[in-house]
Amino acid sequence: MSDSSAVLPGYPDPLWIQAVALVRGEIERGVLKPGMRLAPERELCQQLGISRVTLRRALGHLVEEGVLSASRGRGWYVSQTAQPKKEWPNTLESFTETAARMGLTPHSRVLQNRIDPATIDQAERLGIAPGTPLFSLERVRLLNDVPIGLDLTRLPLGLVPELGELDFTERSLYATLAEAGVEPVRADSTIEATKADDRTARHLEVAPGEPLLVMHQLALDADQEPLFMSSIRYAGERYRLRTSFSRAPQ
Amino acid sequence: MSDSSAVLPGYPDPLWIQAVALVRGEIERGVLKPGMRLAPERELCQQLGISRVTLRRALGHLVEEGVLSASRGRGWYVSQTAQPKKEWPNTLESFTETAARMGLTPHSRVLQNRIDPATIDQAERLGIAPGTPLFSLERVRLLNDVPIGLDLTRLPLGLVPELGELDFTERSLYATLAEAGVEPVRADSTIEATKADDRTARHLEVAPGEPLLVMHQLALDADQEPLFMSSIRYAGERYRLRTSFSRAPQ
DNA sequence: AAGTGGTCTAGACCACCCC
DNA sequence: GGGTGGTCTAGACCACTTA
Repeated sequence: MSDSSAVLPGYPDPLWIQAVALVRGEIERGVLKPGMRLAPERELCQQLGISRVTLRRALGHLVEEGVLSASRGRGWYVSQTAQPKKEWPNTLESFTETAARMGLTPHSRVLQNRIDPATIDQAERLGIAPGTPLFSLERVRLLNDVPIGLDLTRLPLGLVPELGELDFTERSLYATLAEAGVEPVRADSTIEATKADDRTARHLEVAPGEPLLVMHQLALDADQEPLFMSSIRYAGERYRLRTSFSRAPQ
Repeated sequence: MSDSSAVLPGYPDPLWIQAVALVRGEIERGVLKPGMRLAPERELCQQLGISRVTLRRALGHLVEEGVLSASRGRGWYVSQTAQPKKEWPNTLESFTETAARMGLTPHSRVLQNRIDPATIDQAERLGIAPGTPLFSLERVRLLNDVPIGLDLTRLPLGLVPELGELDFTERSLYATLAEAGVEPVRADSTIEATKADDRTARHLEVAPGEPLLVMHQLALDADQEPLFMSSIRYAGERYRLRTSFSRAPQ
């Protein structure tokens, strides 16, 4: 289960990740049921042959996933909601991945595929110089041949020079970027509702004035550097976003 | 800056939180500028008089906030985007808190304030028995007297029995719950766009058929137990949601 | 080869919960 | 008072980067 880094070249899985997988496995196999108390930390350490610091890193990770919770002076408990949950909200998924998860077939109609110099606004958002060649890809995204959203993504051509020559009707942009080593880890997003203008309505096959869910995203890499920006206009009645807000400490 | 837990009764701030505040302070004061390298960990430990484990917990926290990033064998660097960012997306904020952050004055028109037995659907979502007394509060939320959203929140009356007798025109529901020890830490949310029905349109003072941003939330406590559910319908042109999606490992 | 982050350990003290 | 989680320390080894 979950060999998160085993694929990558360099490193073996850290001990604490193995501990995470082990506990998660026991929950999924039903050895640990919702509401049950875990063995005390010091005991688990012995069983797993790891130190308490390492164990606690694993437990902390499982808290973030919503699988465990701790109670001072009492012990660790399996969450009630932990059982059926295999899906995890608030993850950055590509349209292709979302489709796959729902068992639907994605494809695209490419409306634009061009290279322009970046405007001042675009350059500022992406942290590049104005005039830098910018690749723009506009697609109608469909699931099982039903238009779901209109996606306009822009990124510096320098990141993946061969982008301009590819056909994105079937290809996943995320997968293409990943192959070139461009790996977003976060996307800061704003979401609003608006009315469909004529052009968008035509491409999404809805009436003008119908509600749209508009999401603007800026994707960042592990160093918080901007990678690309995109805006997606979803047909209101055909798409539902899921996310999870967490309470900041205090 | 940021005395996160000093308000609460029990504990003093952990050391690593103080270290977080200290580093963040240096960045905000401009002592550390975007792109700059921090002193090596072992050196910082000496300066701050804390152990490396503790320091690293603080640095890890700042990575999550997008303020720092680490580079193996090279050092810690201040993110380029760290400078102007004081706001942090993806936090669960009450309407009152959001208003305060934006410097606006919130208030409410209470449309309903009642107690009913929970339906089967409601009971299932909240993890309680059907028929349990359920407190329902429906409010038009206004900022500077402009209607922004229509909020319908329901929670088991047992959590805070005196809820039925309070006036929520000026009062914050979140603050009231917090006083009673009800502290949500997460809210799983779905977001969609739809058209305003007649009743909603009237209360939000928009035309029927105008776009709405509809958010359904289930708030959970630290043990992942459901606390309350709410649905908020925002006037499309008057509200913009912010969130941040993160890429799941692998 | 030296510097740096990434991981891990063993042991300690505290505050809380429950008997 | 005994059990439990929450925090902290000092020291160690490894892998990567830079020169």
